Amino acid sequence: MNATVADVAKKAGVSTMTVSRAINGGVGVRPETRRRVESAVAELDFVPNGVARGLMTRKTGTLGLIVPDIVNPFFTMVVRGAETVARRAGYRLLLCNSEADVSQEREYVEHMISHRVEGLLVAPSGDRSKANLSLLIRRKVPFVLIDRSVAGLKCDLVHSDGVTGSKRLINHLVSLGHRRIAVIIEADDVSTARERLQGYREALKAANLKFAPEAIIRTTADRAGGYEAMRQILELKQPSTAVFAVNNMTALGAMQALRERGLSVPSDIALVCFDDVEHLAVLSPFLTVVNQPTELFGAHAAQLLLDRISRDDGGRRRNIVLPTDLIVRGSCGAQKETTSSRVARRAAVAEPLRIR
Amino acid sequence: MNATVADVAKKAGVSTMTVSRAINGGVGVRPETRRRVESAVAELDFVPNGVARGLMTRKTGTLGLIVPDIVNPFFTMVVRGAETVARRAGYRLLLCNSEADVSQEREYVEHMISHRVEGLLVAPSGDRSKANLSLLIRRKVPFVLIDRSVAGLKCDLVHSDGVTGSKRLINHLVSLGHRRIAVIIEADDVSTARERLQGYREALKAANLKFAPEAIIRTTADRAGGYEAMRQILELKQPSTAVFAVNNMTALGAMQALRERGLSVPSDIALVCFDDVEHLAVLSPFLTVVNQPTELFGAHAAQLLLDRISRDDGGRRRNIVLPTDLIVRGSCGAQKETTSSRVARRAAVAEPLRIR
DNA sequence: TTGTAAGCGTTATCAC
DNA sequence: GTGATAACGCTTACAA
Repeated sequence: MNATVADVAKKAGVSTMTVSRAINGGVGVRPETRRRVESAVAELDFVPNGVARGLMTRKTGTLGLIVPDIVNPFFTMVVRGAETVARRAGYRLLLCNSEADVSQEREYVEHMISHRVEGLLVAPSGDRSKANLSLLIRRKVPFVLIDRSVAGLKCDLVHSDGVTGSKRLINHLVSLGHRRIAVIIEADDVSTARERLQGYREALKAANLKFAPEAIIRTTADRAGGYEAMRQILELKQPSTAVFAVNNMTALGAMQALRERGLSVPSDIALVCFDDVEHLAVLSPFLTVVNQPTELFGAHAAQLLLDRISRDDGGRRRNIVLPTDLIVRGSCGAQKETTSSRVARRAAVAEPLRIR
Repeated sequence: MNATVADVAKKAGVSTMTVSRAINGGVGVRPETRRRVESAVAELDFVPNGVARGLMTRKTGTLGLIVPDIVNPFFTMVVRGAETVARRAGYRLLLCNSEADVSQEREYVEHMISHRVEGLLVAPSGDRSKANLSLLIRRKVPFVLIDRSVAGLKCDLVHSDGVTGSKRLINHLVSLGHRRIAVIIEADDVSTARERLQGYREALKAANLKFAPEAIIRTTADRAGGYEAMRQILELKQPSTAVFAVNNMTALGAMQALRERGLSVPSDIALVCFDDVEHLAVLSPFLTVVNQPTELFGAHAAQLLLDRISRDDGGRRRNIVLPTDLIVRGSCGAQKETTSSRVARRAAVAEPLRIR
């Protein structure tokens, strides 16, 4: 049904090798021969079989990308950044949603090894992903970690400085007079959680504030987690005046819990988090956040991976730290809603549209 | 470096065929032989080469997915729905962002044909995608369209009824007293745009309202497009009291333009659109929208495709129409912001959290 | 510049 | 139940 090089060769009256040469740049093929091959290709509607080609060349033109949750806008942007860079380099992306589940991640890794992706971009579920990544090392499949490092594993990594970002957020809250700040955070298994918690601790210490273990709520880093965590925070004996949510999704869940109780932000409680959600910021610039250049996480990681694939010597391990950025908005009461400041905020908010 | 069936065969003292049988379910292999093979596999850390396998079996375990913009939450959810269904069936997804560009879409289609994906899910850029899809038909690659049909092309399709959805939105505006309703819509090349515009026209007619051609603003269906369109609407000689945006992204852009002018919704102008943005609705349930079960678009489409792949007879063409749902919120002034109604809205908004 | 032969790593086929 | 052989569709290596 699908034509093969042999069919093309027969029709053009040449050997399969000549066909192969002609369709791969055509160096060392007489122009006339080449034209003959080309018209045979057109006549037969021939498309080279990439699978067969991949078997010989060991080049599949495919990169793997594993993220814990593609619906989290942070990772959605990572995907876009990676896809763009990959496409420009002639690569395609095999997308996998691990749902932060190590065994699901494992399945994907095995499939990718088996199908000979040329390299892998991984936002790992956590430190327990180490076994999965070791598999890649053993099989010599190059990979780059995104957003999260994995304890005891040295490899290329694109991330940001969670300790500093965290401190910025806490210092901001402290400067506004907050003294009891609760944290919604995921398990210590995740490097970003560790860093952000560390930043929180250090910032408290620097401000001479007491560290209250019961104000640290451990949960999953999704909306449901944030929702549950906020409900627990509201039950705390010593009520908090502010909450630091580990990421955008938990912050949304927290907001939802607050609204159900008829509480509002920031008058009843302040709220800050990591990661801005662009769509959300456009409609209602409200949450004070530490923003990360999300798309660059994917773009840089893809570039690192492509580098490693092309200069396939081991190369030095590379570590890219992307900058974070404190964006102060209304969610911690930094701006009182007087008429004058409301006008000021409206003006501040009206940033010029960035056209891509 | 990587062990092959031959290596395993040698180590186990059997033929490659026996190895092949043993690792593929092991029917017709004596249990003892099988165990011997298995231990050889383990010792050599053997992983079958999926590329070679794919060459023989013509099964690559991969589906293609092309969307115009993965960052648009509508398509993000489509991706998740498709990924989930595909994974459960043992398939992986090759993700492509066409950026609504037919030639980019073309490249992807060719790559997928070449790499022998077993089928393709496509949210086409528009009617001009027809040539790309014809390519798939000629090569007998099964595919399913998502969200948009393509003029003159009969094939499996998962979509919703844009005419009806549109009418719901317009009727709602009309019922609130709006008489001049502008539309922000993309080119007629896109089937959803045609349907939504038709619904708009029919609804106006049914309400005995005059149809004003200058109130139809054509643009791209992204945030930048919505932004530009809203600026044009604000310049209209006969000002509109309401705006119908073709989708979530254009609505956000429109909001942005309004805010820059210091205008607010709904007191200065009403705004409605297609597609709810879940994250956004949680934080500020504000926009009145027609919602579509986004994740199901992907899930059903993937299922349709899998069906077509397994019963690889042609099968009847299938057309799934998913329901739309009018969600009335504050963006068209249905609810006046009196204290009592604000309380009512807050209560209405506090839906129970849907835990996935 | 072009062709021949072998091989990539697996499975289909058919024989034993 | 097991194995020899050919085949999948292409490219590498070498020869002409």
